Amino acid sequence: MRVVKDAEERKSEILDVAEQLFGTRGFDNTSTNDILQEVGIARGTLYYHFKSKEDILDAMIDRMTGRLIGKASDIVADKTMPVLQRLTAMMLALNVSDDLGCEIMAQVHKPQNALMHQKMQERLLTQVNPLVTSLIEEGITQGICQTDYPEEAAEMALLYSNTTFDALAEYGGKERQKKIMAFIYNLERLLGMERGSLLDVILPIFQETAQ
Amino acid sequence: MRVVKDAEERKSEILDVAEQLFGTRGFDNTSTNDILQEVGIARGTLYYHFKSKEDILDAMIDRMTGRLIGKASDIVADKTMPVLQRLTAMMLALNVSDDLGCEIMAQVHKPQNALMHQKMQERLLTQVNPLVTSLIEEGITQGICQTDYPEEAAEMALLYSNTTFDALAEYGGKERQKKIMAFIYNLERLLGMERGSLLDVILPIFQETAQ
DNA sequence: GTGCAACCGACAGATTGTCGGTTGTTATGT
DNA sequence: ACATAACAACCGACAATCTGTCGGTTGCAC
Repeated sequence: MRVVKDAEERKSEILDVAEQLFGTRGFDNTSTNDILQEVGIARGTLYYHFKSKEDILDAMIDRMTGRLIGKASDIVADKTMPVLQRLTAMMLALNVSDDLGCEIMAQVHKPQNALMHQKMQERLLTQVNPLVTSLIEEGITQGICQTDYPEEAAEMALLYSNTTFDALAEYGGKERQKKIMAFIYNLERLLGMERGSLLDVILPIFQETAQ
Repeated sequence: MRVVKDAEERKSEILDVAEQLFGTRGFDNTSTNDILQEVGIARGTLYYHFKSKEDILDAMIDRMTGRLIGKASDIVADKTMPVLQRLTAMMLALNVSDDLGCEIMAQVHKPQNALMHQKMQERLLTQVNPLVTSLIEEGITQGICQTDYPEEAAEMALLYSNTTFDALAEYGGKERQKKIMAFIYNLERLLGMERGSLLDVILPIFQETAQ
């Protein structure tokens, strides 16, 4: 018995499965057969909706980054929070897996998923950069930060936070603590902040989150 | 007529071809057939020397990073150069393709070569980091820089330089000039240097190199 | 002339993307 | 209300390619 569905719904189903499989096994270690079997459709159907396996990956990444960007935008827009708190919350939202179907984030940073990781990183960097930049500029007008190049500082901050969060997963105890302190220290310098101003904001968040 | 060669020599031949093909077409778009045809050996021979396609990639990256690390070490050890000059020269050596068979570096940063890029980046970061750290510490004793976390600052500097050099290839004119200035500015801040101290060192080098 | 490292190429197994054809749904005309 | 035309969604066999294996061969060194 053949089941017909709206194209968008099917696509979404396929992306759900792709997200799950790519996330756990990696892109290269997931065959298109795995996907279409899991979805319960035939080969032709898969290629009716997507023109190639990589096309699936791209669509999946689009959807995922879309979610993340949305979350980040919400945080930035929430003017009830102080600037630095928003900045921190945003970096966490981008890097730590939580509620929404973003449990992949943890897997994405595996060596096996280089392609996925890079594509996502690139997307995120370009799309989130304006948000971070605006936050920094807001901080400057408030006299909290100071820099001649907000945009580039934002880029560097994002880059560094990504790598650090990646690495943090591997550390524990003392070493971890040091990495966090260094992260804060460097960020403060980069954004031209008073020594210690980020510390009070970040540390409590770190303690409660991320094990 | 069958040609027998010393294992190391054959391996080297294979890596030469792999370097060329992976570099230009990317890892995924190069088949093992492409390689063995170009080298002029049979399928079995390829798999006699390497246990998988990825094994070839790893070996190739080893060889390549080895070369780069060697170059970087030489620069760091050259005490006749001032610290900042050595630092700059090193970052250039790692990112700009020149003489030696490193013309790949330009290709490595393509989206198609994500795996290669990541593997290389990871290797380079971990191996070069101690060198940069020692340079920074040298700078600190000389009173040129100042930071509480030399190692992490080194990591951040490397990361940032990599990304910036990547991106720089795409820019030109005004935008490029701004990126360079921001790069210098951020690096100075990160390493706790006097404003402008890197400028005099980097700018001349940039003008002559890298178009 | 023996032993072994280097080499060969046919082959199995798996994977991606294509294509002609099928089915269900929806719109249209009577 | 009913036939039917048109089209979107779906199917599965198939071609083409690719990776890794394996039994067997060849040339060199001792």
